[in-house]
Amino acid sequence: MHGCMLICMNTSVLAEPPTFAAAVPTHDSATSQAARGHQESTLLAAFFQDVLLDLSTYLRLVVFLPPSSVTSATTRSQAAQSEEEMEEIRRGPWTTEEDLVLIKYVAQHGEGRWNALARCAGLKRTGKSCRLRWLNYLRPDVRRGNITPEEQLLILDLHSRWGNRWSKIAQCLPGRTDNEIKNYWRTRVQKHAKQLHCDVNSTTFKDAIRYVWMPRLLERIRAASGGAAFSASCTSPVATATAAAAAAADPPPSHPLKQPERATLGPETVESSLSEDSLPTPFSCFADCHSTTMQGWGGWEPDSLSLPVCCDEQGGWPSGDLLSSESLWSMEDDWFMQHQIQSYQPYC
DNA sequence: AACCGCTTCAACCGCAACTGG
DNA sequence: ACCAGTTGCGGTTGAAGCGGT
Repeated sequence: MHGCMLICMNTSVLAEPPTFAAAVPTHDSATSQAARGHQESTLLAAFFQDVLLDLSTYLRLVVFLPPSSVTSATTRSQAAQSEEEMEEIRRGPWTTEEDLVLIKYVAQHGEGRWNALARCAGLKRTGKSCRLRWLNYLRPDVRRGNITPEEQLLILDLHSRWGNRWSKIAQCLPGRTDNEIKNYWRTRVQKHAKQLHCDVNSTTFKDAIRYVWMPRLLERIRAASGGAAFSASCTSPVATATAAAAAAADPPPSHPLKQPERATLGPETVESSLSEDSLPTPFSCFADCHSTTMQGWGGWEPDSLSLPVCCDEQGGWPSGDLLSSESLWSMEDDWFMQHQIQSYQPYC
């Protein structure tokens, strides 16, 4: 959305160049504004509507000098030029002006050849930096905002299959970047592991995700969309396609619970009874989510542990506040996981 | 108001894979 | 086959924001 707005705005600017009659803030003020961090779309709007571009900037951004003229410094020796470039390379937050230059250039010339792009567009950035800025922030289809429960579920599921293959996981979440997913994992998921005094890669924590977190996400999704609506969403083209693509593109590795580390757990543990077939993906769960219970989720065996907090007395789903929390994690969950951790102490 | 600690996330870094000459 | 340049990926960092004191 944000990215779209950027492009739309840029396009409108192309169609209707801003007037320069009004007195305008200096470049410094525009730059400092941008340096505040995340340039919201409103800031960019302000950039064009209220803020101003002096004529030379306008020419560069809107009329856009062809690359050949931008790189007219061919008279300089290559060595001197590269030396100069080394000195001029900018780092740190991107300014609105830089963003616009990049957007404009990509709109005209397409993505790729980032080093050349950086040079030709007159950006004092490395090609790497340009690529990153474009892919993670400026790309029209980049999606911003909170990670939805559906996306969380998918991330948790795909991470259990592929590990830290952020780029690969991101391909299954349209509009989300690998960086965003990686940050989500580190800030949210790892935080919970820390709270539980458990390594994020430990099987115990993975179980927590599988048996507590993911079912709760499923329930939250169901609660949010209602039964019928949820069933419909379960079979949405995106969900189906991404799940199918994920499965087809690269079959999941041998199930984590069946990996060597898991084999050491012994037959008395909960997951020892699990088979690969009994571990559905969230999407396969969607289909029969109405009848899903903890017992149905991945072959849960309540006898192995005390009643999971995510079940009510009838073995059903919890309701109300417990599921409404942003983190889907509660003190009860902590208690539950601590209980599990005690059981698994040697393995955590 | 000032400070502090924590969280978030954009951006950077290093390395590996890829590509073209 | 080799090499240099480029691209992509995952890990890490640090600035900004925010809430608590």
